[in-house]
Amino acid sequence: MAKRHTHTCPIAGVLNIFGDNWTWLVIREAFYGATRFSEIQRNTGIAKNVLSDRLDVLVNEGILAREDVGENGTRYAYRLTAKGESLHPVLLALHQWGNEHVYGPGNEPVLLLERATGKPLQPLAPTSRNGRRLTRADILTRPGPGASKATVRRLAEADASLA
Amino acid sequence: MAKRHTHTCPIAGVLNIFGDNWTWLVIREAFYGATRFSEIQRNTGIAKNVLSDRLDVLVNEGILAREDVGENGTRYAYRLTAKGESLHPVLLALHQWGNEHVYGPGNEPVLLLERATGKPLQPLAPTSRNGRRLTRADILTRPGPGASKATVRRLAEADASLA
DNA sequence: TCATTTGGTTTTAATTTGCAACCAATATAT
DNA sequence: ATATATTGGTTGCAAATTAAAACCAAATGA
Repeated sequence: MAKRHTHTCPIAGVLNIFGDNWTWLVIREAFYGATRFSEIQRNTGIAKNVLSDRLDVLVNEGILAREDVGENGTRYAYRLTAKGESLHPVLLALHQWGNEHVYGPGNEPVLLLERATGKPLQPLAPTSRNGRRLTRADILTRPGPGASKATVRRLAEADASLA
Repeated sequence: MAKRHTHTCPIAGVLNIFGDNWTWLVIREAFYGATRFSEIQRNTGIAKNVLSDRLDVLVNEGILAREDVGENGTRYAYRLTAKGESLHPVLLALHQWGNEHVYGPGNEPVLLLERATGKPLQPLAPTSRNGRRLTRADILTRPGPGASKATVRRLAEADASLA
């Protein structure tokens, strides 16, 4: 992994776990039901030493659980925890953006469909409590309880610059 | 950037652009209204040679537009294009996950609020056309028009493994 | 005219990636 | 019981990338 981000920011925090070229592919494999080291390795093309390291990180972060499927052995299944499952909307958002903007409509490699209707999943978007789609202008970013001084200042600058 | 992903997959396609430690922070800065090289550099902590390279990639991908703010000079503003703006839901999803799972409730560095009500933005989640929240089980992944043979096979395996 | 700012480039050391060979322990086949 | 295959790595090393610091040309401001 590259330099670790230390400033208090949710995006930076995510990058401390996912800010490399492979980890989202490992997560994709987990959502596709892959559990074994060589299964994940084969389906992603990742180098074995890198995969070993990334799995360690994901287990340490509580995103995957390592389960011994032998008996005191060297056979493990890596399964999503509840924390790992909570990545689903993020993965869907990445997936939808990739379909639309990397491949383009009509060229999507993998479609996301509603099981009940067979129709394409609607794009994930911020919505209000009464169900209305929200735009960027409808959303504020504000310092939260965990904000550092630097974060408070950055958000104030952002507010001034976008107003 | 590390090894380029060549298999046809929306997540892999996204990682070919964003699969490093800094690019999402550059995008965050763009959404916060930062436009100048040193502004982005200061607010992220990124090395200048790396930032120069990442900005090149984002401009080449049509996500940021480089605008000469002098006259035939060396002063540029980097602004989000429509394609860049379309990253907003992805950034929000990352942001919400980071708030919830990296920092935890009560410790969020940056709150996302609905401007109209001042209340926290609802978590982004897949929803049906009639507004119902969808679970993982409600969503199918199917080969799309741009699917490779390998992708078709992988999705069939995933189907079998998750059924 | 001089100083400062901007957006880099270059150099170099440190770190990470990726490949291939190798390994220990377990499971399977004979 | 023994040999073979599988699993999940580790190791060594070369290549690639990152990161820091110094440096640079051109534009802008004093």
